[in-house]
Amino acid sequence: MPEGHTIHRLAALHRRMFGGDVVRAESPQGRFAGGALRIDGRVLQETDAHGKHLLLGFDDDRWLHIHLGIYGTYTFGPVPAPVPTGVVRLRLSDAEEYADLRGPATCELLDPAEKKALHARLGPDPLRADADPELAWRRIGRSRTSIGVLLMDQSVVAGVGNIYRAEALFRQGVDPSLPGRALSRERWEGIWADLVLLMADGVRVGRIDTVRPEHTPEAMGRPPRVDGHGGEVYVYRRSGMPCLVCGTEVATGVLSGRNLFWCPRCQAV
DNA sequence: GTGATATGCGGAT
DNA sequence: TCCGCCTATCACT
Repeated sequence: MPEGHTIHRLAALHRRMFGGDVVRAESPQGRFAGGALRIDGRVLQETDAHGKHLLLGFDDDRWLHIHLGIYGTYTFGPVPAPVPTGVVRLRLSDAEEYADLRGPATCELLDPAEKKALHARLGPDPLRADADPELAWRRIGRSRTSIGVLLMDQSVVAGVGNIYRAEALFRQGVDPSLPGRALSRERWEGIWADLVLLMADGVRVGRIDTVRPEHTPEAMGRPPRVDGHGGEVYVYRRSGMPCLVCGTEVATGVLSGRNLFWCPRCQAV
């Protein structure tokens, strides 16, 4: 489930599994055969994540840059790795474990200058210690574009996907169609702080849970429910269902080609 | 088996 | 604003 928290988990996982180790790299599918050949036998020195971009640094000063897109997935396991099933673009392994990558939108090698350029085109990432939310505010505070679209723009804020967008706006009571420049600075600071909180929690638990304890179905005296995507949320993919807070039907629409979900009553600002 | 859908994004129109 | 990419999953036949 590739929003930013997933990518930061993958970076940490790769560091744990392979950091400091000589890794084997192969591309059973063949589409990354050349790149795999260059990595094969190198030491994984460090890992990095910015937004939805995963970066693995090898000892020849090259960075493996992976973006999962909408389809990309990783699977991990102990060696010996099974004969690859499906279309494994890249398999990394050491003496103990393997990591299989399927269906990424991007899997390429970058030199340091290219990596720097990647960081430069991405906005502050709520999960990075070096993130400066002021950079995002400079864009948002003067923009006529809706906050719902701005939050998904990776050059404004990096790492937020459709779920975190929907949930942070709900929790802050902000109408997704509000133009960025109509948002107060305090509201923006509230959204940013909530993204930091929610996404850090997502890294810890490995899924997106956004419902406050006082709003869980149990606390509200409703039957428990399970969301298909693995976490508990207020509005994401809950169109037509009652808002967990006020009972109003959750609304849905398409904004910049992406499904959007919100509560018309709770998100009135 | 088939088809719809997806947490993304770049490029064409 | 639409299209296409790339793959897995799930609801439905």
